[in-house]
Amino acid sequence: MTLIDPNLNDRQREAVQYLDGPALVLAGAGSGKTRVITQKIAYLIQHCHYEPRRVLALTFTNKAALEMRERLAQTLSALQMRGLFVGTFHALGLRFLREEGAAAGLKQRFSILDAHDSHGVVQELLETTDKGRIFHVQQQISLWKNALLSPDQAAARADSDEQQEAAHIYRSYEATLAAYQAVDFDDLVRLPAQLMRDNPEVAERWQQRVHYLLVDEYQDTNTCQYDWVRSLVHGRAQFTVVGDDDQAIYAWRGATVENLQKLKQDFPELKLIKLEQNYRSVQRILVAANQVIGHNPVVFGKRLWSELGHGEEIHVEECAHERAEAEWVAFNLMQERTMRQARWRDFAVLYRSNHQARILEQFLRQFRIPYVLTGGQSFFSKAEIRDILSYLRLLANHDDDPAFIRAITTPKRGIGQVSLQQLGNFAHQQDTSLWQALPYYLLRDDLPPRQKEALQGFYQFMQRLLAEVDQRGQQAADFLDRLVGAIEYEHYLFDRYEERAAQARWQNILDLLGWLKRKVVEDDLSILELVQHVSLITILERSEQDEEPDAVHLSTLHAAKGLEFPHVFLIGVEEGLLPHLGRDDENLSEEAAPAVLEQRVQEERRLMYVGITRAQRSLRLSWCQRRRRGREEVVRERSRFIREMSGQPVTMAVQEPDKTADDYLSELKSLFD
DNA sequence: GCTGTCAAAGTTTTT
DNA sequence: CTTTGACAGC
Repeated sequence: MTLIDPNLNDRQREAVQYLDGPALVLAGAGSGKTRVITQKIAYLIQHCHYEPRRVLALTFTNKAALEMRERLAQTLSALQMRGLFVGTFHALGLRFLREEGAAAGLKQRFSILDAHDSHGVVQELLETTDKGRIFHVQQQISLWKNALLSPDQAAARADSDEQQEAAHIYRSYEATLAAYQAVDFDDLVRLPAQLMRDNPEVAERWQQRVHYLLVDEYQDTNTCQYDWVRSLVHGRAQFTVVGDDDQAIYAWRGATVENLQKLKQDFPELKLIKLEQNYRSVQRILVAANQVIGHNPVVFGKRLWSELGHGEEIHVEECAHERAEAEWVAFNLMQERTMRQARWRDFAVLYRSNHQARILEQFLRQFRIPYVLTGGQSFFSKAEIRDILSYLRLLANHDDDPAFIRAITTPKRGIGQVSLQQLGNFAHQQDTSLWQALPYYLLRDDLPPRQKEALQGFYQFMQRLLAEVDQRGQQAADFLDRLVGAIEYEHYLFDRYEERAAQARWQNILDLLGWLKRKVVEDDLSILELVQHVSLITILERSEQDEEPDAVHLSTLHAAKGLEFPHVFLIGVEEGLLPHLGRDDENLSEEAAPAVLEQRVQEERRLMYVGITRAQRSLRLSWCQRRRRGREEVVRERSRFIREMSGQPVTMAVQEPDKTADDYLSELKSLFD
């Protein structure tokens, strides 16, 4: 039996070994949080002989779950990990609903609608194409769900006409999803929480099952997630949550830091353990981080310190515009890598929003710097992936109308808006789904021959697929190839897009097929058994056993949480971008405005804090005097966060104007002469 | 009635 | 750059 890692410090060891009751570990950035969780899991299983299947560890991202599993695999044997759950709230929710879904009126093979699909549903219900409005209502519904509010409760609280309308849409939205036999992402957590709350039998079953619960990034839980956690640990109260209030960056998703205080109220015996020693960054970076976060109101009061020495000064570069900024990053990456004799992977470029990656990519390519993008558009929201998945979803769940519509119209097979509209009306009259209605619709004798033929063709095609879809293992893999071949998807892509774009999309399809096929063969599953999982898993898992390539990391600040890099570039540190301020046209209501604004700035400040604390040894910030925003170019100011962190030496540099990529390159060449 | 072409517009962050 | 909307052609 392995002993506790002797490298743990006293606080960490205490956090690992404390089992007398519930524990809250306040873990500052870089204080060995993941280590504590994984060590504690190992401790529970190896030392305290917990059955692995009785231990659950919840994370927010697949990436975090994956990393945790990898680390555990270094300590635990395959047998010791068997049955252990390490995954996201949503993945556990899916597992839960597959077992208990009937109690919520869900059949076994319900569909999971992604953000795209729910957008479509809301659009239909709102009968508008106003994207802003759709987006807003969608977000409102999501917030209500995450706060565990029913449509009725939402309507009761709605304090404006717009909110009233949103609450109304919420009700129809729920009815629509029920008709589709579908849940959205929020439901994956909300329904389990509600089922456990309303159904003592179900609650009992899961409480018996969970003997120890661990929650990572606890500060990012929303009301619904907390409610579920509380139900799961009810009675036993054996759990450890790990979090850092200074890194709470998901308020916009309904997360509430108050869950930290609530925990203390609900579990008065809660043990609080603070981890303040940082093992990641040099002192100067920590000072900067502490300075910035010091401008937020103190909740728990942590002070990070490290023994890693002072480190070099933090550099702030003032750039003319975003092209210049990207050039500066690219040039510096080349220079720094050479001078420090570092690898590409030692560098990360972090930014507030995804679109900033575009221009960076251009310049990195130009300088021939290898890079990997994390975050950004998820693999599973790419059009081509959704196309193929829509067939699988429809095969698994015939009531999944969004999947039906996508499948029948992609690739084009002579069925367009009008045919669909007519079929839709018919299905609506019959109060059934499109797929179920289709054979009866085909019996009508007033159909235009072409339409009838096209619909019939699709129906028969799907029927043939249906006959084979139960196959597992290698046969399931072959089935996938046949499906993609039969709809001539490759041809469709190359027909529709330019060579390069089509190539990239086809590659995505090949990746998807590769992943699916490996999964069905390895675990001897049928496609049907896999579909639900697919939309929850990021393609990260694909590279599970692939070597991490030596490449610069490009990431949004949100996606960078939990990661660390020797050298970090944090770009676009400007007022309006970081902190990002909501658009002016937003209906900031009267007296609430200043308070709301302050809340937002505080969250942005935490985001800045997260960014700074990713850096181990060096940190470089940049901001632009001007930046393109849609059509026009706007003048920008240096972020207040730069001012806030500069109680210490900071190098401020102003970029030479009108320097071009060529200038940089020749400058670079001269370095080697 | 369906599909392809052209022009315009554009979410901050993610499961 | 990519996706969506309007319009004309088949």
